[in-house]
Amino acid sequence: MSHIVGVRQVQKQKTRQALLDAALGLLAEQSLSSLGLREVTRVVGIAPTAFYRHFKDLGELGVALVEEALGSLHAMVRAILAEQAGAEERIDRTIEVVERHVREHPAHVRFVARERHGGVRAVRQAIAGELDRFAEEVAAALKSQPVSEGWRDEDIRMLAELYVDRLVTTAAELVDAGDGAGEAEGAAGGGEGEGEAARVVRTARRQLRLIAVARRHWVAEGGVE
Amino acid sequence: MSHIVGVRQVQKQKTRQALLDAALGLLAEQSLSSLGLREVTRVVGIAPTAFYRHFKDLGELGVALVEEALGSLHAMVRAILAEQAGAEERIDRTIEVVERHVREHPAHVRFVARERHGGVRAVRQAIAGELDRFAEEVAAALKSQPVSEGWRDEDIRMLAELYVDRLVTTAAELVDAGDGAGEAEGAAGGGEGEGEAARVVRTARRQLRLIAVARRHWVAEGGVE
DNA sequence: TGTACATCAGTGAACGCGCGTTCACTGATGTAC
DNA sequence: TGTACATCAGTGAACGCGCGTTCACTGATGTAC
Repeated sequence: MSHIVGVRQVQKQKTRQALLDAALGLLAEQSLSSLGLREVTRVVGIAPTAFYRHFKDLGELGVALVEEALGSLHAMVRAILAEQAGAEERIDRTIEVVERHVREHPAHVRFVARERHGGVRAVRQAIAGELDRFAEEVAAALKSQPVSEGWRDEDIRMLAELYVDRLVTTAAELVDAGDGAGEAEGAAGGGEGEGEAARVVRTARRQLRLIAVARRHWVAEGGVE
Repeated sequence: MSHIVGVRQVQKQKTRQALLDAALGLLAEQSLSSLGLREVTRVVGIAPTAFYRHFKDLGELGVALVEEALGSLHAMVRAILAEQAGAEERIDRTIEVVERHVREHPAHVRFVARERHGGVRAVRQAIAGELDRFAEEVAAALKSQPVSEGWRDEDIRMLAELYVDRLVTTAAELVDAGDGAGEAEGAAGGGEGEGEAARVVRTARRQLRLIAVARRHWVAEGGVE
């Protein structure tokens, strides 16, 4: 029976996860292309050479992190799409889900934002692929909503990409806002802190409303060829 | 007379610019936090130690690159805002200006996209500050357009941020699309090449149209408190 | 115009350091009988 | 249940290498008289 796993397999999985966790932690302050293999193993408390039992190099570890990070993002998107409420309430719920996600997985959000355009090609491509799948999923959900009646597939796809990009960007801005809060409280520099996160949320809400307005009027004028 | 510059000053300025150019070139394939000082001076053809005559460290060079990169972006934004045409034509001109900018300054665009959320704090902050100034400038321009009558300042600002983010994102996507073209032509993997750039442009155009539709109907329903 | 001195962009040797990777190994876990 | 052998996650020494930074220096450019 293939689902029986031995002590050895369990331990290996634990070490692998410890490597991922350690790397994610270190990536709060630097990007993947400057992360060191020895740095990661030092945090985990194993010999540098043990790294090779789990990953070929840090790029491979990065790709594994992408799967982990966007797995949790995926759950977030599904939660939003499951909403049955009206437009205004759906916007509120969307914002709430994003806020919760940022609170629970700040490191994942930062990682995706940082490496989306980062210096490691394999990781960039993994992120692009996952975000593409998201957009497809969102597009399918949008298509089934009454307000999308008469929309061309290409326009629904365009809208889905706009949503996905907005969510990722908003999440990234929220993480940054959260960072600044603890450090420069009351500083003259930028007006950071709790207020900054609140401002990001209010802007995101307005932008979602703007898009909702556009959806209601799109086909009547925008969709005409 | 302070505007008289000697041979020495001119030469120093040339070397400084060569350092910036070399760094920008190397940053096509990696991010700033993994760039090496010796790497940069090697490309320029000077001793590593000469670097310190121009910058304290690579972070300082990065901030100088931000100024250079966003100086040219600034010019792009101004060109768009200067347009007097109607909505549809303004969208076309906007897309054209973005395309031209990406063609003329691909490395700058990539640098900004990569380091906007990158691993060097000083550079992140410099980019955030410049993009903030852009948004302010765009907001001022939007405010003077007839369609913005009755809009609250905060909503105009929100719209401006949406535009700026769209432009930066579109530019970054265009650079990536251009990269893929030469390498994986005809590959089964992703359908890259000229078609990808064209797809990005069409999506960007649709999204700008969507926003234009929203602007026309915003105050009537979205702006009501 | 000529001379004597100051400035300072760029040099090159030297340093200590942490890096990624190799290799033969150890010893606990797993398996066959 | 017990024994003999195989597997393989993690070890630790060793390697060569490129890194950032220091320092005293050189020699062309700039300046004062």
